Amino acid sequence: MGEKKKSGPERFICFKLSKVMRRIHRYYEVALAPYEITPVQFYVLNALFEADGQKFKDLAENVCMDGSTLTGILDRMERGGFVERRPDPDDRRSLLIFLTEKAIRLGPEMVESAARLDREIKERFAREKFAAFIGVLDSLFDAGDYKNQEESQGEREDQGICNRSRGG
Amino acid sequence: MGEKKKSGPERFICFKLSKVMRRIHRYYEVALAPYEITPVQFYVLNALFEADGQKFKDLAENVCMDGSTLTGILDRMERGGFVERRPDPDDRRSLLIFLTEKAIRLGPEMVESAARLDREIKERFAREKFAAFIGVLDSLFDAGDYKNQEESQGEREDQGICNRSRGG
DNA sequence: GGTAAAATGTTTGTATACAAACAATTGCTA
DNA sequence: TAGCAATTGTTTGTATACAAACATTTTACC
Repeated sequence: MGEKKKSGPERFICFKLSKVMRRIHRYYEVALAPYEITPVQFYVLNALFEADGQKFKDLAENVCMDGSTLTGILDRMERGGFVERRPDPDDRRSLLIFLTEKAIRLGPEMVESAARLDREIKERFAREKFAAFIGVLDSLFDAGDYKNQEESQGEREDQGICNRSRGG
Repeated sequence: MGEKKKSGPERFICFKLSKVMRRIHRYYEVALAPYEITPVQFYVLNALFEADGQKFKDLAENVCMDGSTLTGILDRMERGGFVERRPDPDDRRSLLIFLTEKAIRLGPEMVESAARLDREIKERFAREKFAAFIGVLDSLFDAGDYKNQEESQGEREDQGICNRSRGG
């Protein structure tokens, strides 16, 4: 144990990250299944709990997701009765995304379920080791984008997370 | 810094994992683009470098991937001229997957590119911190499956990784 | 030795994920 | 103010990812 594989894909960080993510994702799926919501949709819900009625564009930024991906996710969430798209009175290009009564009602339970999973994972490790893990994760999360670094220096105020832009 | 968000999705481990994975994945994409291969296909290649001519089923296990996913990936890799499917002389249900001359020729370069990225990431952190990060990742990677735990105790010899089964 | 059960890889359906092209709207500028 | 550029969200195309259903083949059991 602890021996590195010499030539298989396990030696690459991204491979391991991807597989671990998938496995934990699966846990979330099972825990959230009773609510008929997927983990990704649940993240979107959480972003809306922070600020209901956000603009589509802001929401996409807050969940670090491409707009074209979010479109499909909101379609399914709307079909599931969790959110509602409404026109933005100030800008006819823009949409405002609102939680439904159902989402507001079920939200806290879902959050508790997911938080319980996180606690279970955390408890498997020594406090400091897990803190280091989260520290590296946060640092990589906050790291600069792999492109668009020249022009995004401008007026980013507090995001620092999903610094992606489209203006190519 | 270091302050936890109270209610956004960033507080969930899986969300952070997913976003960090995506970002690193993007780095790999850029680095591997000259070879016209995707990161996932590159992982499959690496598994084949360990053992060329593997059975489809073993390959799927080695890359921790569902068979139905691997089918599509091999389709594209075959189209790209990286691998070849051949019938298994011992079992007409089974397929053997072989690297092409092209894959064998370009492989080492690709590996070097990807390994360089990993080194760059690793160098951003203190040695011990990064080791803790990898340690947690490995531990979660090796952790038991979220289901099929009752029957998979039997004769698993050295895999311990992608312990997924289908026999539900 | 014949039939049911299991194994193998593919197909189909759904859900992410992103880039590029697009239509509609707004902003900028001459 | 007319016209072009930028912004916004959707559509389309491609690539993962997995479950369920499937056809083919092998194994197991009687």
